[in-house]
Formats: sequence, structure tokens, C-alpha cells
Amino acid sequence: MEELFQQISAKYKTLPPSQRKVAEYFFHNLNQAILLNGTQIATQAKVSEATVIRFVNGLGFSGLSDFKRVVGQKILADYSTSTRLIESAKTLEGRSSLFSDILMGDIDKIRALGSQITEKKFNQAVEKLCSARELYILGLRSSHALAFYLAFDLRFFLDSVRLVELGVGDLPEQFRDIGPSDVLVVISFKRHTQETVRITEKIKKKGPFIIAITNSELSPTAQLSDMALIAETKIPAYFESYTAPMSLLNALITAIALREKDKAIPMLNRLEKEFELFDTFTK
Amino acid sequence: MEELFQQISAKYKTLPPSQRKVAEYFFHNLNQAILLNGTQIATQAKVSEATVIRFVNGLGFSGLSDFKRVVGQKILADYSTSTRLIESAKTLEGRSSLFSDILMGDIDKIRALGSQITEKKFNQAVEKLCSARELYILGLRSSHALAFYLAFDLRFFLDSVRLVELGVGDLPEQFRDIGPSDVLVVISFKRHTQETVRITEKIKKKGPFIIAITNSELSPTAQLSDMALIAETKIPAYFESYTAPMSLLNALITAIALREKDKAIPMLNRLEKEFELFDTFTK
DNA sequence: TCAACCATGAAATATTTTCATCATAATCCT
DNA sequence: AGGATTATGATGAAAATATTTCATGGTTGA
Repeated sequence: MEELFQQISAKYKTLPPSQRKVAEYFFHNLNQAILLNGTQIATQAKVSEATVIRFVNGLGFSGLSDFKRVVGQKILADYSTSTRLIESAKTLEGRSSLFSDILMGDIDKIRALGSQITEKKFNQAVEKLCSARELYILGLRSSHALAFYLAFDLRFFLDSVRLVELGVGDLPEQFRDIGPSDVLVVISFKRHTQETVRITEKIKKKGPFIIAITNSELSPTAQLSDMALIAETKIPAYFESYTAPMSLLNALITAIALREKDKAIPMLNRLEKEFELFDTFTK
Repeated sequence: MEELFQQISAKYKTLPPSQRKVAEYFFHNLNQAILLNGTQIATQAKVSEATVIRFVNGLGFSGLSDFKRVVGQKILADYSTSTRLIESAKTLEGRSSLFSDILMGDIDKIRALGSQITEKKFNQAVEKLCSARELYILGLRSSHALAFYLAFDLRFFLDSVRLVELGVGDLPEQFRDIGPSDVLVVISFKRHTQETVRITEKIKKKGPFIIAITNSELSPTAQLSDMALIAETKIPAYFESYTAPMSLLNALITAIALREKDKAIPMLNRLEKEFELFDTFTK
């Protein structure tokens, strides 16, 4: 199963646009897919049936039926191994209403974070962020809120943080000095703004380490990145939610804070003093 | 799912021998069965194809395809909830590490949201936000990320949104027209910036309805507000996390989106068009 | 600017799958 | 035992599904 996802992910960037849609659809809805026929899959992925066939052939299957059979069996094999554990877990879900539905959705996505990002990867990310000469943080539109948050909080612990500001004209100026010992954190969720991708592409040429925070391995920024941290935003039946990404940022910030605490404590003290001076905080 | 097994079990004794074989096969191999076609099922159950069809018809399905579709969906629905639960149990509760600790802390805080904010209060808040003549959103420092997010997303659904910008000089100007039929959302978490409190105090005199989003009933902005929505930010042993507030905002945005969907859908379409024009989003 | 190439979906075709029918076999009842 | 009833499987027609072909539109590179 893992191999299949890996295979899709690896091929993704070489695929034509239409087949990418199919790839995305399978990537995110595989278990739904094995029950649908070609026409339905095509509709879901918003492409023609022919394209679906071409995609599965490209993956090395002899046809759609073959694909569904093989993948379906794998999925259901996984299922039967875990089927016994279901019953015990079922008792959790209680009432249902808009508010609690959404909260539960958010909880689910945070849980998913735990399985999608390994401890090891998380630590690597922290390591990278801490050792960057300069740490550029880029996020546009909705994602700017997250970028702002990350930059704001990290500044307490790292001198190297630079939030990329939106003013379009001076972007090249902001990235003039970026190079291989720097890190770019690019935050982008679907729908991905073209602007973000374009900027990232340009900067990539200058060789910084790129960490993408995004909603799928297949998203354009993940494909451009050296390391992708995936936080899902899709809550069933409702709109996108940035809660899981926020939780991820929060974990990163905390880890960095702990790691840099020698630096951080004096810095916090200093800030505290400044705040007192400027009366920034209430008692 | 349970019902299906029960139904099979109940019918079993009235079934003719051949159909019993089918019943047994389904009973023990249901998840394998939904991937096979009639012929294959028949072979497995050691009966003829026709018998399989007769059996599923007897269960009230309109045909074999219908049976596979309906049952398949149920199985996969069960599957996804169960694996989710199992994954989370495995990934989070088990080990203890910084990363999973923080995720679990965040989950806890979101749960707390559900108990601290009643459905009723939530709906009142939504009501207020929708009916405001002008909707001012104020958040400084870290909280500005949240304010920005709320304002950005609500603008898709409400024309009345105004994000209060940080530039200090012109604040009075921004609030010149605020009055009793307006709503001010003030977002502030500990440590509360004096600035936020001061601005809120001044605006309060002009009589708008004030909704505070903050971490405690006792916080200064909650005290000033007409309605306080409490989201805890303190994670045991670590720093503050804005995950729960983010989840709250997300719930508010979604509720408003659903409520205003008549307005929202044309507006989203329009935006979609504009985005296409400006190539804001990638294909 | 144009030619060559590629990606794509619509439509035609091929294949598989489902299902109704009928003939036969098994079972029940008198 | 023998007719009536019910169950079953084989068969092929019909429906659903998968695959190929082909015309078109778009892109790339000379």
C-alpha cells in the first residue's frame, strides 16, 4: 500500500495535468475508488475515462479491473487485520451537530498529523529550522495567517527569522541574499496560489533548503520542497480547516523553544523588560 | 453492517440449501466478496451464479451490483473510522514524546472547547456575526494571525468584515463609524496586550456588541465583552498553543458559510472567476 | 510562424458482468 | 408411487464496464 502511494508520488511530477488529477484523486480517495467504475472515477477526478485507464496502465497495471482487484485486496487485507479492534473503539462517537462535528473533524486531522509525520521527520525539521543561517517564511492569502504566526513566535527564539511580506514589487529584494545555507518555509494549502508556487520556484534556483507545509505530498509546493510536512485540511462535508496546520506549527515552535532555551530565556527576559517599558502587556 | 449480518442470520433457517451456502460465504467473507463478480462468488460458495443473484434479491437488494455497492460502502465507512481510531491509538497514546504530547494537548483543548462553549452560545455568536452592520475584527501581536485568518475567510461570506490594521496612528479613524448595530470581535490571549484592552475600552463607549475570543472568563477582554468565547491555550508543561482558538474560528467560519450559502455561492463563483483571471491559483 | 508532438475527451468497439429464462433435479405431499 | 412444488444450474440476451481509436486543441521548439 505504502509502495503504491510512493510510486504515485514519485511519478507525479512527470505526469501530464489530467493524469495528475487522477493521481490526486486516488491518492486521497483510494478506498472509495476501488468500489467505483471507470466512468465514476473519471467523473470524480474530473477527467475522461480514457485518462483514468492511461494512468493505471502507467502504474504498471494491466487494466482498471486489475488495478481495482489488486489494490482492493490490499486495502481489505489491511482491513481484516484490524477489524477486531473496531468494536472497542466504536463507542466514542456521541452526539452530532455542526459545532461538535467540526471539532471532531479537527481532532481527527490532528491525530492524522501524528501518523503522517514521524518523530524523526519532525526532529529533522526542527534541526533544519534551528540551523538555518536565515529562515525565510512564506505564506500568502489564508496561509499568511499561519506564516505570520510562525514568524512571530519564532522570533522570540531565533534571530534568523524573516517573514516574507506581501508587497509584490520588492520580493526579489527580500530574497537577494538567500542561498544554500538558508531555509525557506513555504506554507500553502489548497487551493494553492500560483504566486506562492512561482516565488518558490524562483527561490529554489538559489539553493536554499525548502520545507513545505502543505496538505498533500502531491501539492505543488511539496513537489518543489526538500522536505514536506503534511497537515490535512479537508474536513468531511465541510470546508477546509487550518487547525491541524496550526497544531503542527505550534509543535514546531515549542520544540524549537525548548531546544533554544538557553538563548530563549535571556531573550524572553529582555523582551519582558521591553514590554514593561512599553506597557505592552497588562499585569 | 450489523443489521446486514442480523438479517442474514434471521433469514438463514428459511433458506434453501444452496442459498445457505451463499449466506455462509457472505457471512464469513463479506469484505472479500464485494470485490468479486457473480461468477467468482458463485465459485467460492460452490453454487451457481443464479443462486447468488437470488440470494441478494431475497435480501431486498435490486441486484448484485446494488448489493456490492451498498455493502462495499458500509464496509469502507467502517474501515476508515476504525483505521483512524486505531492509527491514533497507536501513534499518539502509546509513545510519549514532545511531538505527540503537544498534539495530544491540542486535542484536549479542542475537546474542552466543546464543553465550555454550548451549542446555544455558539449559535448566538454566529447569529450576531451574521447580523452585524459592520463587523470589526481586532487582534494584535500573536493574535493578529487569528484575526487575519478570521477576517480573510469571512470576507467570502460577509461584506461587513473589517480587519483592524496595526498601524497605530490611524486607529481612531478606523473606528469612527462604529455604533450599537455593529459588532467588534476582539481576539486576545494571555499575555494580553495592554493595547488591545485599551482600544476595546475606548470602542466600548460607542456601544457595539463585543464578542471576546480569549482564554478565560476572567481575562480583561472577556470582562469588557458582551459575549465571551473561551478557548484554552495552555498546554501542560509547554507553552501556549493557538490550536484550540483556531478550531473555534474554523467552526465559526464554517457555520457562517453554511448559513450564508445563498450569498456565498455566487460570491465564491465570482471570486473563482477573478482568480482565474489573475491566475492566482494553480490549475 | 509553423510543424511536430503530446495530451485529451468523445465516440466506437470489445469485454465482462449481470440477470431472466428454461430445462432438469430434488423434495414434498397425498 | 406419482403429481405438484420448489430449487438449481446452464445458457445466452441485455446491461454495464473497460479499452481503443480518432479527431482536436494546445504546447514546444525550430
